[in-house]
Amino acid sequence: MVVIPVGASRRQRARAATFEEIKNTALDLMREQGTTDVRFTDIARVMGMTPPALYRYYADRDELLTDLITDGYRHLGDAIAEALEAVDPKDIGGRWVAAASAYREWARSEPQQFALVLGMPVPGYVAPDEGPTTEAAKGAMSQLAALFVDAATSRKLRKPLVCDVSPGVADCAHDKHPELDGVVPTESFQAMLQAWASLHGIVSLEAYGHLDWFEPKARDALFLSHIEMVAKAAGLPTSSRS
Amino acid sequence: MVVIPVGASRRQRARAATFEEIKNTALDLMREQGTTDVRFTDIARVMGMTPPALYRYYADRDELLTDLITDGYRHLGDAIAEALEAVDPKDIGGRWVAAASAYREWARSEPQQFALVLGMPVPGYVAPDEGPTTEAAKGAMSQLAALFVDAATSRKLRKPLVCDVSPGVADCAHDKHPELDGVVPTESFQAMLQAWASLHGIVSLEAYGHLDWFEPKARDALFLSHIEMVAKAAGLPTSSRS
DNA sequence: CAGAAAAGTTATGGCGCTTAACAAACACTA
DNA sequence: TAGTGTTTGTTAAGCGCCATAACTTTTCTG
Repeated sequence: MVVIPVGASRRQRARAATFEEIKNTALDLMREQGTTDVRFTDIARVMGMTPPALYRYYADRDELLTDLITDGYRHLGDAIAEALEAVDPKDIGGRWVAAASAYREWARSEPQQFALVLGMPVPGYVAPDEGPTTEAAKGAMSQLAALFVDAATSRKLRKPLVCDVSPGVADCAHDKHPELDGVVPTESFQAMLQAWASLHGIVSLEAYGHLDWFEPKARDALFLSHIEMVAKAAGLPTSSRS
Repeated sequence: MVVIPVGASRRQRARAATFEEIKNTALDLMREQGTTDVRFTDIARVMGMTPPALYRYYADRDELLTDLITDGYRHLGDAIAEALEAVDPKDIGGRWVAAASAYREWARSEPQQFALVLGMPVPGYVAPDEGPTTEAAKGAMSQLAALFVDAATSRKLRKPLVCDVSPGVADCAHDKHPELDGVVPTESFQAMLQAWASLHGIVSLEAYGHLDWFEPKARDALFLSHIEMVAKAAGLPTSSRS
C-alpha cells in the first residue's frame, strides 16, 4: 500500500500520484478485459510510458497485485462502513441489509478486485504479517461483529436457529474476537460466521455470473430474501421497514 | 471433453489415453503449484514430450482449460451423486448432509478445479451451448432439486424460514425447473437456491483459505452446524442421526 | 510392402517480464 | 548561477513461454 504524503515534497507527491495512476490503470484494464491478469506492458502503454519504467514503482507484477489486494479489502471495508453510516444505529435490521447490500454492490461493480481479495489466492502473493487475506476476512467481519454487539447490548439479538456449538468454535471465538466475550453468546458468534458465509455465497455466485440465468430483478429479489433469511437464522432483527 | 472410445482402434485408444494423461498432468501441476495457471511447457516436460506435440491434442491453452472445466463440473456432480447413493433415500436430512459434505470435500481436495468451475470465469473461455458454467450451476442444482422433490412428495418438506417470493423468482422457477411445478412450492424453490448459495459460501471461503484462522476441527464443526442451519432455514428435515 | 495418416521433433517468430546501461529532469547546495 | 547527486525515465538485451511451420518417424491399412 502507498502512503499518501501530506506535507511532502513535489517529487514525493508526483510519485504518489504515479502509484495511484498505475493502480487505477491496472484496475481499468482488469475491468475492461474481465481478468485479474494484467500485463505490465499494457499498463505502461495506456499510461504513455515504457514497461521498464514501472519497475521504479513495483519490483514486479506480484508486488502490484499485492498492493491491489490490500487496497481492495480496504475499499470493501470502506464501502460497508459508508453504507452503515447512512442508517439509523438503532435499526439493526436495516444496518444488516445495508452492509450486506454494500458487500454485494461492491462485488458486482468490481468483480475482479473482489476475486483478488476473496477469491482464490494468487500464487506469487506472499502474505505479509499473518496476511491481508486473513485481514480481509477479519476486516469485513469486524463490522459484522460490531453489528452483533450492538444487537446484543440493545437486547435485540435473539437466539440463532442452531445453538449447538462445538468447543473448537467457542475457543476460536474467544481467541480471535475477545471483544465479543460476555456480550455476544458463542452460538451467536457461530451464527455470525454463518451469516457471513451465506452472504458471501450468494454474492460470489452472482459476481462470477453463476446466477445469470435469473433476470436482474429476480436476482435482486432473491438477494433480499436471502439476507432476510440469513438475518432470521442468525437471530438478528429483520429490517424495520418490513 | 474427450469421449472414451470402447471399440476403438489401437491408435484411438492411445490418443484418448494421451488426452487423459495431459489433463491429469495439468491437474497435478495445478495442485503442486496451487494455481490454475498451467504452462504447456511444464506439462510437456513432465510427460516427456516437447511442447509443440501438445498442439496435436489441444488447439491452445484455453481449449485445455475448457476441457478441464467441463470435466470438473462432471466430477463435482459425480462426487455428489456418489455420496447420495450411500444414504438411505428416505433419510432426506442425511442426504442433504451427504451432498453438502461431498460438495465441500471436492472443493477442499481440488481447490483449483473448484475455482475453475465455480470461481471467476477464465477470460479465454468461450461457453459452448449456453455454457458449461451455467450447466455446472444447474447440474449441482438438479441434484439439490431432486432432494427437495423427494422431501415434498414424502411430505417432509416444511415451510422455509422466508416465504415471501417475488414474481421474478417464481417465473424463473417455472421456466428453468418445470419439474418442480406442482410439487415443490415456489417459496421452497427460493429456499433451495438460498441453501445452495449458503453452502457455496462456506465452501468457497474454506477452499480459498479464508477460514484458515480456524482449527481444522473447528472448521468441521462450523461446517456441520452451518448446513444444519441451512437445512432448517430451507424447511428440509434435519439429519435423522440428531 | 507401399502409401497415407498420425504423432512427434526441430526451427522459428512473437510477446511479455525483467535487468542493465544510459540519458534527461530535477533538487539541493556552494 | 553553476555543480553535483538523486530520481525518473529511456533504449537495448536476455529469458521463457505460446504458437506455427516444416520436417521426420511411427503406425495403421489395403
